[in-house]
Amino acid sequence: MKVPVYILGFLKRYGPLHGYRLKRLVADMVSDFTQIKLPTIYYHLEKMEEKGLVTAERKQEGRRPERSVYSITKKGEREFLALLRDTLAVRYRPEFQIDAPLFFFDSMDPADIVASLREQEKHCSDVLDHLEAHREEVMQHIPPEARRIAGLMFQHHSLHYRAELEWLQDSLRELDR
Amino acid sequence: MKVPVYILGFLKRYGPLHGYRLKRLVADMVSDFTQIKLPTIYYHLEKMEEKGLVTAERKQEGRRPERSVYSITKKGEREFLALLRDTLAVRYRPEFQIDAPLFFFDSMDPADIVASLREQEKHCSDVLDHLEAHREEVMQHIPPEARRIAGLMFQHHSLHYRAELEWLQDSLRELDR
DNA sequence: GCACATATAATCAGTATTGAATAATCATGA
DNA sequence: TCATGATTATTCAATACTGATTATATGTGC
Repeated sequence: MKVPVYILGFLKRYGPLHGYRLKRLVADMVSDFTQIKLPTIYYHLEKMEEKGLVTAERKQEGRRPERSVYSITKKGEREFLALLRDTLAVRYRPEFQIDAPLFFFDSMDPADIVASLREQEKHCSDVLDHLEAHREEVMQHIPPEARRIAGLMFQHHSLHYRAELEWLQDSLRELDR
Repeated sequence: MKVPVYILGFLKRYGPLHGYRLKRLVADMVSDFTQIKLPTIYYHLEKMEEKGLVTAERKQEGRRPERSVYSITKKGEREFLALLRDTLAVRYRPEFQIDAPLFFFDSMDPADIVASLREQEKHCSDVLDHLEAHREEVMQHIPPEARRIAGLMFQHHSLHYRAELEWLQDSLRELDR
């Protein structure tokens, strides 16, 4: 799910592009946040062509072998927006990855973004509460000598959820301007 | 890679277990941090049996249909420790997930843990520096009207790396005691 | 006593991802 | 000039993951 969003987003913003070019764009621009392997890109380009989200054109340049250059279609643009919305709306997010929607924020409806961020905000504070409660429950099943250390796992998650919450609040303020 | 660590760890700590029981343990104890689907568990149990990391025994209880109960082998225990080390040592970690090693910290050599956490600490502050520098570079390729918003993506990552750093320092202090 | 939901248990077919292999071109410097 | 390594570009086989399906067992209210 993550991969198609990126491909469609890059094709929309910088397209038309061929597979290898796409991979380099991803590497140059979002490699801090996500990794996408070349075969994965080719795989999805093919799938998306079948679905009519992109069209391929065989191009010859110089003496180089032919290559397929892809463009996003109208249908692809609609799908892109739908995927962005879905990605941003996901609830269970223990990896804290919302990089694609952030990267393509400008393609989204600001009202949708704000609504979604507020939901995430609610969700995060719920998780923080739940984490405290669940922690005790889980600890009972962990051998006593491992408990002190296992506690670090909950600590780890708490700190990240707090960071997420902080970011959501910053972003909502920023979007308000 | 994540899944086998959990399976081996649970078999070591609570085993012998059958597939469904494993899935429930994962759901009860680490569902805040990771999700593992049933078919994935069955898939890996089979793979790991082939590799000799676990042994299966068909068991009949009451009128219930037979089911395979798995135990960890000596080889499996060695593999478990190796996997824990590898997982903790991973450098590129944009998801901030180190839940398995944390959960099974008590199985690891404290010296290894400290060494690895110190490495992570170094890595995190490197990333924070790099993020600042890379940010400007990336921004040049982003359409001006999208920049303010795309900046939130870097902000998001910075905050999480700072949270990670904070946790690493807390943990090193805690392990020192 | 029996309908209906939920829990237990496993499998399968379809989808996604990765490591490895292939092959051509380009840059370089000895 | 020509060998060597890096870059460009794609494909394939193997591996991993998921949604959907199947099937039995157990508990619950009526």
